Amino acid sequence: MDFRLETFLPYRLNQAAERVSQRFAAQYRARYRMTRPEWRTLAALGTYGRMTATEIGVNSSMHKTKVSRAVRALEEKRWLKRSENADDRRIEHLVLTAGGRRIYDEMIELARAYQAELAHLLGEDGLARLEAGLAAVESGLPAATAWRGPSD
Amino acid sequence: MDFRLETFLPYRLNQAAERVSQRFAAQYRARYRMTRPEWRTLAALGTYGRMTATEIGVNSSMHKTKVSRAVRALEEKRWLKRSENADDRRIEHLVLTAGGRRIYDEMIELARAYQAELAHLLGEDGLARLEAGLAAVESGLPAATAWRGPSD
DNA sequence: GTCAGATGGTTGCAGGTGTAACTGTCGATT
DNA sequence: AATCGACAGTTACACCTGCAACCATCTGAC
Repeated sequence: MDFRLETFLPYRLNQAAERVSQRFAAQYRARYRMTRPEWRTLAALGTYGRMTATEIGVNSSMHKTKVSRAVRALEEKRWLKRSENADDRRIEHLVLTAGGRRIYDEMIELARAYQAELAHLLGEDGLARLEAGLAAVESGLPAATAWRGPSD
Repeated sequence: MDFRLETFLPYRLNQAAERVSQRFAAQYRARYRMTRPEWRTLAALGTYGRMTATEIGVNSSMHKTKVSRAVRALEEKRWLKRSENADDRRIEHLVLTAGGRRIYDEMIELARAYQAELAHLLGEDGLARLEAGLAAVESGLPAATAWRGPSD
């Protein structure tokens, strides 16, 4: 029964994800007191401009409660502003404030530097293989939506 | 400033890990009411026999509080037994009970089947590339130990 | 032997998280 | 216009988690 956790794909992937994320996450946590959902929300808004909470969730694969709390946190930091939509009052448009965009720009700089460092650490072909493997996962496995139809 | 989260390695890896883990985690959660740390602890003990909590933590990359709580949970399920060590009374040796081993065997079966299914979904070369990429991460990046010396 | 520091393991606390239930709004059908 | 179901977003609750502090024990230096 030679099963070893260290060769089990879910375990290995989680480990790798943790290793690759850790130092970067430590940065936005320490420098800006941001959580991961907040960073993702900031990144989405910085990249695409005005979005609704639902759009952010789809774009960044986050559950709507995560988005909701991240939006609140960013709002309290004054990095984001809500504005209501007259046509459909269920929706809130979200935009970065000037201050938010400043943080976003700084974060992008950090992200780029980190990505470059990763590329260096992994080596050119290590990186290429990893990206090819990730592409296979992205196209071969269903998105982890935890989705359920309205009446289930 | 064409930064996109979808191309950022930490994000992609986390997404992939979630996709790959999700269905399997759903199984041990639903069938055995186990958390991930419990499954890892069970797997470690099933594979290596008698271990201490610290050894489990090292082997499965878990913080000691996670291990501690997982051990307690498995003990309450009567799947694991502690026994003290006369030479060093700080240490507890942990072993699966007969019942625990039965669950372990079932889980291994599930794990094998799942791994096979993943291999099929990813395709032969998708899998090969992914594993090569993971190997690069494992050898190129420091383990995410969150370690700190005694006085820091 | 004694004491300081290290080590194995547990626990209190302060957060982050998912689930389900909720509010308010919209759209379609009647 | 009244109603029913869908949808955007929020919240209460229970649970998991990390960190720091803790207790007990061991080890080595003296």
